[in-house]
Amino acid sequence: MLRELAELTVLDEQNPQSFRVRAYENAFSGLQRRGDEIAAMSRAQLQKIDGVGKSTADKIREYFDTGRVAKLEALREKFPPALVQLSKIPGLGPKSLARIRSELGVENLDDLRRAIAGQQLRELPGFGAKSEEKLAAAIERLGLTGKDRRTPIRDALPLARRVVAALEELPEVAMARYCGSLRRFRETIGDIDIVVATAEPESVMQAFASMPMVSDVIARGDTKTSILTASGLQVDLRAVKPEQFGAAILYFTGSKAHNIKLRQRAIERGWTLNEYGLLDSETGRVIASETEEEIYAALDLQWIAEPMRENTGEVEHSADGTLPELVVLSDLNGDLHVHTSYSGDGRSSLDDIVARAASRGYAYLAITDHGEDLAINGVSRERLLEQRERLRSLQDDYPDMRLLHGCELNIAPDGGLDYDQDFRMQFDWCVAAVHSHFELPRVQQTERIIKAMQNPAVNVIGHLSGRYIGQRPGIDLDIDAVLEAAAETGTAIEINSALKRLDAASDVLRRARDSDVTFVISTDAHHTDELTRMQWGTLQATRGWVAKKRVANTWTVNEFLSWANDRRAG
DNA sequence: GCCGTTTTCGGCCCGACTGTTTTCAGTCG
Repeated sequence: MLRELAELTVLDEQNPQSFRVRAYENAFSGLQRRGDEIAAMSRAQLQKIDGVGKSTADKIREYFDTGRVAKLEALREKFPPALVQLSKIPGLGPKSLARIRSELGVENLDDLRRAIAGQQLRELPGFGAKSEEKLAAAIERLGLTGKDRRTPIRDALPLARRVVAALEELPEVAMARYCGSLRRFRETIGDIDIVVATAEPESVMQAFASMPMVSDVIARGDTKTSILTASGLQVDLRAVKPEQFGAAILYFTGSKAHNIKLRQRAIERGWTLNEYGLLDSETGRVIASETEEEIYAALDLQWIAEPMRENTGEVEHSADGTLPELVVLSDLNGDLHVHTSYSGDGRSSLDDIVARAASRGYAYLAITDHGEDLAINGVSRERLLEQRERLRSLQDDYPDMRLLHGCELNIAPDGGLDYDQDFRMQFDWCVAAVHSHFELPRVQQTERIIKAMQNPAVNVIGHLSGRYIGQRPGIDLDIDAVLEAAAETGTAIEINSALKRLDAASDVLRRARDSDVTFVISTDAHHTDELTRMQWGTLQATRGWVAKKRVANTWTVNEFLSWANDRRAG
């Protein structure tokens, strides 16, 4: 309701910077931060929430009491869906939209197409032939690049890494880094923002605009260039001087709400913060600009990890020194969800996987090929026993890494698992996960997961929802009930590092913050190269505010084995 | 629409690029 109010109020006030719009957004973010049930709250209780005042509190009550909000209904009347759709066209803002509506009677996409075809737009003040052309082009690629379009991180991250690597190879580039929602590790991103540090911005802009992935240059200035790839993904490049790099990546990483919070702190201190630095408002003297760390420190803040910069309380916790101690890649002592070619879908041999894990310096490794119930990819008892033999003999070659023989069990629709309990209990470690029946209703899905958790052979629930980001929604779960059962049974919840999964989702992880749930960060690797995915799992954990001490595979081998065996001993 | 030990009115984050202007409005991030 608040989001729609914000969206329609932009159109109504014809101003993206409308303070009322910002107030709606602030109220929304205040509610998100609370994360608890607001339906039953009184008007007075609602007003205690950050960003919620008298008027918004009234609207929230109106929404829950009557199911509708008069102000919203009025705005919907004024701005029907076809018109809202027009507002999604890149380059067409609220003021232009209002003008073509009142002057040309444009109410929908077809009207707009006709007005452009009839060259009517260029007759309006403030418009010209060029703006007509740009609008026509924007409509053409609307399906590809609409303002709401988001790209799964799995597609965006590899592209961003390639572009950054190419930029770093330019002799005039001192540093290059992708920022924006990608650096914050959101699961989908709108566009890719890249910042370079250079003394020669023009030649960098030139090189960037002529890179092979560029299909269209949208904007090209001295220090900023925006391009579209063939798939319609927008990439923005900004150049700053090397000594401004920290301020620039801080600025372009956002989030917008996080930046505003930081700027308010700057203003309180008589300073301003922009992409070039933290500056004294009076004299323009640079307080800090070279690194993010210096800027946070100058604002009396602990450095804040990128995935947490969403203005969901991280600035306050940073100021109080109460941010959780987070997991970094080097904290991880083992990988506990790894496949080999024994599974139908595994692409590296057991020996290769073990060798590569050892080269990462792990103190423990669990091999967890698929249980027999998984069609095609599942492994028979006989083959698993054979694998166990082989693994036991490999142990002698790796005195510094404890090799665990495990299995990824399938959770059946009724919560049942592969094999029988005797066989299951012979594994050192079991992951249990959903691989089918994604459409069951919430009650059944929740029971299914909880039943698997209650089985003492199960150490951890793998990829909790089973989602593929941007492709397949996860199963419908009562998350609070699942987290409660996880804490009660001592079953861990996996943080799956595969970019297409990142499962459990960060909001689920965040929701477990005040519970006793244990987590495990795993790669679910099906190939030796995928063991490096661990870096993504740690970012996912950070985004979910997961404290290091609750991640079991940061523990020493003895701590870890003692915990894992306790669970299986009941 | 919200907010407040500089408070109940007057602020609210800041800058690049484009196209249409002839100094700036609109859009975007």
